[in-house]
Amino acid sequence: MTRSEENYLKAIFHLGGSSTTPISTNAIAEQMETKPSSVTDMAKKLAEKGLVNYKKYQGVSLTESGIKLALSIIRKHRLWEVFLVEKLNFSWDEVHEVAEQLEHIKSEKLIDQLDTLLGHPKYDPHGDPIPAKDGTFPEQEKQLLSEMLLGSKGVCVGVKDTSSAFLNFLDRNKIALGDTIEVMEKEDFDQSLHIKVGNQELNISHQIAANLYVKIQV
Amino acid sequence: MTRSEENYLKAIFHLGGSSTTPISTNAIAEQMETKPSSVTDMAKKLAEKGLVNYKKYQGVSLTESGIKLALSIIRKHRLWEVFLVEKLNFSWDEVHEVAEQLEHIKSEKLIDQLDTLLGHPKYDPHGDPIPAKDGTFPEQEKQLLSEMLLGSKGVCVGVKDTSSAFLNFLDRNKIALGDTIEVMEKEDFDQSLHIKVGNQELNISHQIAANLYVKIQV
DNA sequence: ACCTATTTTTAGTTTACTCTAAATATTTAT
DNA sequence: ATAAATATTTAGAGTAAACTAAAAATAGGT
Repeated sequence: MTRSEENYLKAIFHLGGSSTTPISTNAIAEQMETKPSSVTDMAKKLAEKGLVNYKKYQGVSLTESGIKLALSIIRKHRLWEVFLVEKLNFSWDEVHEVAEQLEHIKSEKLIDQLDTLLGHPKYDPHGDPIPAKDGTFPEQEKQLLSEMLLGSKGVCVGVKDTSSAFLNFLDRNKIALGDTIEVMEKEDFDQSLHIKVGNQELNISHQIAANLYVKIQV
Repeated sequence: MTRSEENYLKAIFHLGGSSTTPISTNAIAEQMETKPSSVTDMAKKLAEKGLVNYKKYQGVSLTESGIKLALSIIRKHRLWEVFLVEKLNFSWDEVHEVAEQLEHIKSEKLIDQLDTLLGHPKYDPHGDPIPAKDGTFPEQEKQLLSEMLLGSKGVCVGVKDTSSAFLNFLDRNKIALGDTIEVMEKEDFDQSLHIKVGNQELNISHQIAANLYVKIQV
């Protein structure tokens, strides 16, 4: 597996290519910041290796083994992110770029021991679940804050957007994973929300609410 | 800097290319397990970038900036080795291959924080000194065990050969860095040594003694 | 159903790195 | 000093990954 092949598998997975619905060449190109013609080349190569299903003009989806590999790369990426935050004092908006490099290091022992050092974490710093070694991928029940009903309460469990701009906004406004959020008011005009986070109240725009995942309290 | 360029700089440094004596194309090719013609190509490329001095048929030596870069790569390699041994329970014969990959990760913060996490170690698991961030390279006074005088005592501070075969031999014979070694007898016939390590006595061949570094007790 | 717009693929190039084989320079031995 | 051996460079070619531009297939709108 070359680094490039690994990145394609990861991109296809993130675009939903693990289901039977195939992903379009264009979509992959955009995600990878490359050109569609390059995607076609790689699609053929990965199909040769039995990692994707590919038929001309029909898009690409991952095979069983493609999914396995994609998950193992995502596992590495997210474990490294936890390491960077927990052990090396990175903030959650700094980890992505470095984890993109670290995820390609080849050593089974390395990742097993890292997992142990970190205490077998279930989620990365952005609240995304970490695939288990055996390929189990524990998707969590969650919904966007923007979809919460008036008056309902939830725990903040993840972010959709992981840009520095957004993550810094959350830091500045003292909104962190694990915080309890209650929807106090919903503004019809611009869909902004008045929320209570811990014992602090504030207004947030729809765009913010549409990028924060919460788990509803039952 | 590509990965390949970094590997060439490191190899040239290890062959002594930081002094004015240039290193031959063949020597570099052997060290890198590649062909002399590939070395010539890279020598031209690195010379273009001002990282090596190169004249046709005259060999290669590192420039100031080449040395700086080589040291920064060696620093990363050795810090990662310490990390693998101290934090991830690797044994000293397992670290090299993984560190070869990790040394190419690009992030200044990563390596600074790693250094801090490890408590600013001065030596790697094989006793080799770790270059400081500012480029200082604290070469330690040391000599080969095979060169020690009869009856003299020293502390084991490093290994020359870092192959698994050799490192495992040391583990099996309970010889570790930091142990005090005394030369009890020198055999003229085959230059083997009878030594005392801690309170254990054993015979070692010349080949073993010629791959163990000691620091003489004054 | 047909024409147009969009998407996807093909064909041909480029860059970085490597190799083999042949040519050239240097070193060594007599 | 010169021939033989060795070391080094050049030339040409291969591979992986990317790109551009042109061709081909698909999808949408009427």
